[in-house]
Amino acid sequence: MAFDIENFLPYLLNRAAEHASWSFQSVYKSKYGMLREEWRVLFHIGFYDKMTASEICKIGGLHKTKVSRAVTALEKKRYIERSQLEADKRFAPLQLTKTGREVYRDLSALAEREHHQMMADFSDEEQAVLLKCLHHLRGPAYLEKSG
Amino acid sequence: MAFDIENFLPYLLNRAAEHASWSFQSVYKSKYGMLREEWRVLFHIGFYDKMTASEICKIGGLHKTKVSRAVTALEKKRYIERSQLEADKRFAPLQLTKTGREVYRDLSALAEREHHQMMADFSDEEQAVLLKCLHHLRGPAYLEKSG
DNA sequence: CGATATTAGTTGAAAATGTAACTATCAAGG
DNA sequence: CCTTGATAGTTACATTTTCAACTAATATCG
Repeated sequence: MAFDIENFLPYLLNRAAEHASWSFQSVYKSKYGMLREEWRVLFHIGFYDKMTASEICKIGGLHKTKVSRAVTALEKKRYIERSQLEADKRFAPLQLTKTGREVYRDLSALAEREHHQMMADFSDEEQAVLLKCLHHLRGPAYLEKSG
Repeated sequence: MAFDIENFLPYLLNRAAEHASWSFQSVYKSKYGMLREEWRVLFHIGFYDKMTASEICKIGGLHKTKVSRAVTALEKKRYIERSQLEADKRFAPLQLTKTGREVYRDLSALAEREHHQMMADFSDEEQAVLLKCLHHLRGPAYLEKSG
């Protein structure tokens, strides 16, 4: 079988990801002035609660410089605040501020709606297969090359 | 149902896409010194044959500045050459050079192997569902917001 | 202890990207 | 033909990203 671009998995995944992110991006960008990595960091903290930058790196598969800069930006917007771990001063646990929690609530509700809308076109079984495959393709969740 | 990051489709797609692209990226980067968009442009021309920049934009869902720069870079590497359409001098049809065809052959063979390797973990039915869903999620193939 | 190695996180410079404005060519209507 | 408007593609400039080097704190091992 010859090479077929339109069914080449990495390409297809990229196209699908770009398309799927599109409408949601415009919301957190225009409504809250966040970049993609800022939103990623925000929702990790919102979802997993208090966590450090390096935990976000590991769980989110993000490079530490991206996280560092996103954290600075989110702090400036007063969406998160960082504390200092007394036991080990290298660690700076992060958590949402009141404003941050509101932003998270708003955006995660929107995200959920988006998600269901996108999934609505598929049968229950298709949805299950899709999620299973994507989870598998995503690779090990906690062991990433970027940290 | 509450919002669950790890099953949020755009995020999952992004993670899967990043992970899936990873090993292949390192090949075209280190072996041929190409960026992602350059590889995208190259394989579009290799797959669809002679085409103009704006056709690549439409089919590949790429912004015209990306394509423009990728074309310049690929031309400098002597992987493609551009001609001039006499009937309408705005159009510059692009095609692979001999070297370009070799690069395309090499990389598309690799890509195909990658693809099959990734798919091998899924049953035939899962594969079919996955591809169907991804095609659907990718949106209309020839009507993009970037051009 | 004290030297060396790790780990958390930051920063600066270089490369890549996005946005918008630009040139050049062609199309359409008066 | 001449103005107005599209389309193909490029370029300038601002914003992001990447890469590698850096600081600071802790861990390890003689």
